[in-house]
Amino acid sequence: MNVTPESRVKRATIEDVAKLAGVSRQTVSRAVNDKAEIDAETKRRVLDAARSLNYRPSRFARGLIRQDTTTLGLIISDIGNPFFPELASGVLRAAQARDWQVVLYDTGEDPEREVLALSTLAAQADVGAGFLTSPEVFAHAERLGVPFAVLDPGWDAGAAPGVGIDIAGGVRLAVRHLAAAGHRRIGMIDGAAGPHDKRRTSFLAVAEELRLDVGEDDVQSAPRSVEGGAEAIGVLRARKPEITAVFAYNDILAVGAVRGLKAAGVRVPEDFAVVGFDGLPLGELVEPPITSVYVDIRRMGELAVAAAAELLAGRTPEPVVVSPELRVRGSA
Amino acid sequence: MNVTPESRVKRATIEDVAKLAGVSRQTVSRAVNDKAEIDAETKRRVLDAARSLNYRPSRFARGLIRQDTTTLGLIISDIGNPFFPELASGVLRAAQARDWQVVLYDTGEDPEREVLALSTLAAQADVGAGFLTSPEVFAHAERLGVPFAVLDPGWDAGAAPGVGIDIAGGVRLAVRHLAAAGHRRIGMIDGAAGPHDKRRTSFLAVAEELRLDVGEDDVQSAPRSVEGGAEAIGVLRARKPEITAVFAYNDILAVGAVRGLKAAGVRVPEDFAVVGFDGLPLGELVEPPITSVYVDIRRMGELAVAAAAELLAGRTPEPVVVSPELRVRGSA
DNA sequence: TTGTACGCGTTATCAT
DNA sequence: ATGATAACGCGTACAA
Repeated sequence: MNVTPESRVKRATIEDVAKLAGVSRQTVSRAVNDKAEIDAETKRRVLDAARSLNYRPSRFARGLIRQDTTTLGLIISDIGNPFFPELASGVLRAAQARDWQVVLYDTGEDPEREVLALSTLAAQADVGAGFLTSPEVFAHAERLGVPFAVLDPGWDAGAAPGVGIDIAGGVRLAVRHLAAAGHRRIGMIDGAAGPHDKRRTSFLAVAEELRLDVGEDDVQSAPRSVEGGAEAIGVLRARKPEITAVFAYNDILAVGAVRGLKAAGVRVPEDFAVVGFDGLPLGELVEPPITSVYVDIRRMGELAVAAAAELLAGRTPEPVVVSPELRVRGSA
Repeated sequence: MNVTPESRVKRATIEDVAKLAGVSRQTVSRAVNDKAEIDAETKRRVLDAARSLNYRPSRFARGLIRQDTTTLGLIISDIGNPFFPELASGVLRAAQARDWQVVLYDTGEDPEREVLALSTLAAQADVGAGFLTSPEVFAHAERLGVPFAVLDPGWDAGAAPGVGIDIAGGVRLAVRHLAAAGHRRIGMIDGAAGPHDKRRTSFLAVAEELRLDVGEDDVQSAPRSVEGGAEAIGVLRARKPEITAVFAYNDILAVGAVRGLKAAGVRVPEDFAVVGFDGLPLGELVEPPITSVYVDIRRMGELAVAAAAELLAGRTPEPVVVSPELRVRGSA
């Protein structure tokens, strides 16, 4: 007499409805799909039967026949980070325009979960898009045979199809802006998973290029949260009190930095300048608003869907690179 | 080398692989599914064939056989509103725990798009959950026969299964807090779609109960955005300069109100108090931080999935109501 | 207008 | 270890 808690109620099939209505499956099909060649009275009877049995056509059986539903699997790192809803927004819009379904996977930036998500995605979706933490994970996607559009490779994506960001260019804008304001000792709050992140390497490269007084240990890693940013700025200043500006991996960290500075009684931007990356709307709400390297994230989402569509058609998508621009607001 | 012909639109089937590897379909199935009873050499050959044909099993055919994949359709109003990522986070977590897929529909709070989303959802998912703007839209879900867990009915959900919020209780907390601080002339910024929203009606009811100097026209509707809030507070104060506090439909609007007030040179909370609803993390970042009626949104998401699971099992989920609590921060 | 028969791509069962 | 055959639930020529 034991029934498993998770036991799914077995759904009625088209056959059941046919039997109850005293017609053939074909007639049921006609009724539920609103086909023309059917008697009004019969249709009503069939629909009643369907309703009383709580009948819904199986999406699997139906999908088998008409290959017209496309599903995109979207992999993001953390939906709690405002960056990703913004991206999802673009993806959703583009997907809706194409009448695609979007299934969402949140990996928490954990490589293992990414691989897992990729595997389920391969089984449940026609094509994938999103953020992966490393080339190795992307290799897994290739191994599975899922067409996948890589987004924002902080690592070097090489020939991987997808949408890139001109991170080096963006970082250059940020550091140049700080240097132009007279800052020579600049720190960085790094939020990258690995040490080979482009934001980090670009930062160091540009600093060297501009002959700034910046070294490896002026880069402080932090978890990507407001608290992480606040803490990191403290560490940075304790280690090197002479720094007068900081470049943050993203706007969340920048907000945290500003918050940490204010808590320490440091005025922004008068005493200390902060530049973020991403240009999230969020950055405008805080005081002072965050000067940031703006990236059109929604557009990235749309481009990702376009790339996925190409992949699906068996073509190789044109490489696309989104160019950031500097949005000077209050913090630097 | 290994060039995939562009002409091939259709995906390779198990049959194709079988033919190429010179085995039966069954053997291919064994190989790709990692079954035991297969020769290592054969397996390798089959896998090679599969790879070269870019073979991936059809999720439809597979789903037809093993009824073990559950898909939840999540309907949200606007992923650009930080409330919804928060909710999605809870849903995603609970779904992942059950090994469910989550497909996302953003309706932009447009009833027509809600109905549309519901229809697609009915065809693509096993069960739905989310926000619907009206009882009529929910009725459509019932008509379609999709089990659906209704979230946060700002309208009276009656017997509809899902997760409720004790909105009246939350509003009471907010207004009481303002009244206790001596405010008697309180406005409201309404972000509801319709006029019968619980936040609005509760606000008026509590105000009357506390014999405050509040009338129907102290409620100003606004689009749910920061700008909307800023504008609304202006309208409200222009119409009735004596008001000293405002209750906002949600935190976004509250942030907007604060911003509008500051722009007008009004100090918060010294000259004017603002209370929001939702208790988003965002509210802590602005200056002053938003005092708000906190709702455990992620938990709501998890409860929604639980309710959906009940529905799927053919049971009627226990009615659940989430109780908000007041989080006093800086703005009131 | 209605019913019959077959195919969609996969896996399970049973036989070899 | 491998293969033949039968489902799974639905749509659609084709026949009645």
